[in-house]
Amino acid sequence: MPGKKGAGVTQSENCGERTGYMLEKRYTPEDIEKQWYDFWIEKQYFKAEGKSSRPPYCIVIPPPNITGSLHIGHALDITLQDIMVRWKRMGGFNALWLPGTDHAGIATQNVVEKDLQSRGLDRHALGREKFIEKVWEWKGLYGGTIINQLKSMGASCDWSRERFTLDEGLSRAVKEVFVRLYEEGLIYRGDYIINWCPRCHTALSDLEVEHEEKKGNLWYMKYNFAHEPGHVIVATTRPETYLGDTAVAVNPGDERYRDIIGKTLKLPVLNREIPVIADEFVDSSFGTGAVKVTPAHDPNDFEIAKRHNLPFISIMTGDGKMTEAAGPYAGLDRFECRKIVLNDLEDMGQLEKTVDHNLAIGHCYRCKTVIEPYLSKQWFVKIKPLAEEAVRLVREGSIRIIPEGWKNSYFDWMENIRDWCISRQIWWGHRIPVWYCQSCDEVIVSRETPGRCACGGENLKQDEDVLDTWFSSALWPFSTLGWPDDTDDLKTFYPTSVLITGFDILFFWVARMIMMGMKFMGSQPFHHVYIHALIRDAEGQKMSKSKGNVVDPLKLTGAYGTDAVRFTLAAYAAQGRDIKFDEKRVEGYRHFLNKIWNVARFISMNTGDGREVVSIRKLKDLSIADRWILSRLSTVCAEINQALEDYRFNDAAGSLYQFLWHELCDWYVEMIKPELQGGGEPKKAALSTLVHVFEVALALMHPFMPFITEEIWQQLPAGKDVESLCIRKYPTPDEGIEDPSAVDRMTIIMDAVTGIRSIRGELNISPSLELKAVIKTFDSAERVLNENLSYVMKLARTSHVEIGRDVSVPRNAAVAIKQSMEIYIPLKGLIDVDAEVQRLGKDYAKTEKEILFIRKKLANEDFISKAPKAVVDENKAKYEEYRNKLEGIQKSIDKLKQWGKSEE
RNA sequence: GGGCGGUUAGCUCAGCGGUGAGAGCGCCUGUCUUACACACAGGAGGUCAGAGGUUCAAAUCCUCUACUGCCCA
Repeated sequence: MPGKKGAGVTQSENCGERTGYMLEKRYTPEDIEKQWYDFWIEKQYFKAEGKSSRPPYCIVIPPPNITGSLHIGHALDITLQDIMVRWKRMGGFNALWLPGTDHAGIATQNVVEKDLQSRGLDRHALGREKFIEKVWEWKGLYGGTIINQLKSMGASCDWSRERFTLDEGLSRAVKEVFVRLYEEGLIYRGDYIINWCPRCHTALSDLEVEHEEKKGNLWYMKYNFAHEPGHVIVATTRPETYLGDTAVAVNPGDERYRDIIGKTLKLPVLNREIPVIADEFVDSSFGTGAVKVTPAHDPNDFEIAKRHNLPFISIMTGDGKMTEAAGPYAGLDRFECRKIVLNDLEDMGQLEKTVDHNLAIGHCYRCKTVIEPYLSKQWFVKIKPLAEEAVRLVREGSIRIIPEGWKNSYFDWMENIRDWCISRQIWWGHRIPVWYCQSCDEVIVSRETPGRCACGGENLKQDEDVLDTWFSSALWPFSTLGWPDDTDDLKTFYPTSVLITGFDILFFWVARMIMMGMKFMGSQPFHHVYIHALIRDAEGQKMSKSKGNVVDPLKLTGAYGTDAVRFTLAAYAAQGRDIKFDEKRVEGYRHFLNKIWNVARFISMNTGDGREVVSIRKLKDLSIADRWILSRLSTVCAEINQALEDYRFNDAAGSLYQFLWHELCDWYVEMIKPELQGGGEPKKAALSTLVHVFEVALALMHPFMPFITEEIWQQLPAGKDVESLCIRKYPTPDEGIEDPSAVDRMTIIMDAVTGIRSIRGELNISPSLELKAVIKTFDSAERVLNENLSYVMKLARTSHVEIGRDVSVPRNAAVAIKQSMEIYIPLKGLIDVDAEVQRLGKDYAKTEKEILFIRKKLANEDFISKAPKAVVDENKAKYEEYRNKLEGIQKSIDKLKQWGKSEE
């Protein structure tokens, strides 16, 4: 692209004689973005080196689901990662942002199944192999969607290293991990109560169940004694499960029930006899203090049953229908069954009462179906030993979580962690590398497909289940870098630098990566974890498709440009708070882009062929304006670097905005216009400084807004020693020049200008009317203002300014009092004395309030003796300052009143 | 029930012990001052949720209250 002009450039129609090009009046992002992205890719700027002398910097992307499409949360995630990576890349690091996608087992299988359904097919008719082929086909067609969307956001990923959780290398890693954990006894198989989704037809881990508080009922059911009169009342939220009851339990310390322990009850309808048992677990305060025990359908009951050797009766199938064990209810849907059971119990007089009761109901996080606690044979990871290490890393600070508040959640979860159910009864995923010998019941766990069993049997059957998708995601930081091979990438980039993600997957993913990284790499997977906020809509509601309040980032980037969206997200990304997203804010930053664009236009209009632009180091005579802006530049460079170092994206964005718009454009450019319109050395100095500062500012902004900055930068006449802003050195304070004295003097100039402007504005005097001003100065202000009179005259639109310690104060003048000066604007005939007195009165009251406040403080002996001396001195100085100011205001008011009288 | 956070200008949010409380948007006034009206200049608007406490000093730290959000059970 260098050599040819960007799309935002056209030959000027108005300046026929000029040979140069003019930027168009408005910035039009859509033409530019793709071209520059392609250019960057073509030049391979985003490609990291496996071996390098430069220090490494690495971020692995939180792999989006292949079924996904870009939502605003991704956009935020991507933007923040890209800012960090571009910043570090420009900072001289061997920067790798490793991209990829996640096979999202359940979600993807659901999508493809739906697709099949719409064509009258289902996966069982196709068979496992054919179905998986179909999914791969689907992945080929749609799996790249989100990747292309990431690219459109400007993501500077190293696409040559793109990975997929089901690709060959990662599958090898998964098998390796499974086998090693199994061999160490950290993976086991067994019959337990797990969370079962009857719709997805699979087990889920505890994390994959979302609890939702709902109004429900507590039903009190009567169980009659089998061999004597009387009954026991139990309370339950799930009456249909009584069909699977094998006991009623009471707390052994519960006086009310001491006598019935060991007696036999008879279940209604089924007439099965069950014992009353005593177990410490029973909470006497819940319901009646006697609870029904359904070992195959409740995790707590399961534990009780094991302690008491109770039978396990499954009354439900994997589809959520009642089994034969449910007697007359067999075949009914679980919810239908509840209704009928309640009806029957009611009819039989076995239902004592029904009361309101709130309860948290578990739902499948993929399809929102009500979860069923279900007894089945599953694979588990014994996670406690892994968790201990992972807790230590964070506790000792080896891994820093930012913002720190999340550490508590992390510890809380890790310290109460329960074994992880990793088997899923679906087809799309990493098939569990376990084979069962059909001849001898031998279980073979192997990295490779085994040929035969030790017994000689060749009839081996692989486990039907696949692994939880998060099992493979947990290996992401090292599996993507080539593990289990000992690759250069792994040596160079592991541990990675930072992980940037939302808190919603802190447990799902971050915690598990830390455990697995520690276990298999022997060291932590990343140094920092930056947790960003969740984006909500303008009303603070969670965005969801069903609510229809989702913000489509692609619509936003289409309407405002990618850079505007990126900058907005960065500006929103304050630590530790949710983001209530308001499109208005994007619009505001779109205006910022336009501002940048227009100052670029202004520069291009003044640079001509660029011959007058020289290195600022070669300039001898810098003006106060030049010195000031260079000093500010130096400070801003430091601020931005520090803010990024601390992950304070919003502060960095704020500093950039403030500097470029309000300092560079509003003050500096306006100040140097006379020089630019003139010529010679003054013009050369101003123009060169302007170009220099702007060039550095573009570089500072590039990680935030890569497209517009590159587009403009390419057209700058300054001496560029690289061919893209992407690889320009990131600015440091030495690209500016610290000059505190220039900043001080500028403050005086600005005071004079804003003082005059205030009078003009408040008296509604037209900006085109040139004013006369008399400025009575104190301290060094006289010299500073006299030396810089032209600035004051230009910026405040004054034709004549008189400055001095002893100037005579004019009659009929409007007044503004500043710290080192009193400004008088003679306005014969224009002054409304009363209004002016009132105007000054406001300032008087404000100043007086300040004085009172400080006086009270200075009168406090404790303050004088206990506060640091610097603070006390500062307050004393301020006190004097304000007193002088107040005195000035008072004098002005007196004078005004006098004039008012003399005119009468 | 346990834990974490939020409550600052009309709106969205910064600031989180060092002392005149900031920004953007919106609002009001004036201007097309040849980069930009997606602009420029000026201005109004806040007992920093409430109460108590610690401190020389509190929007900022502590306690309680109210409302509100999230996570876990």
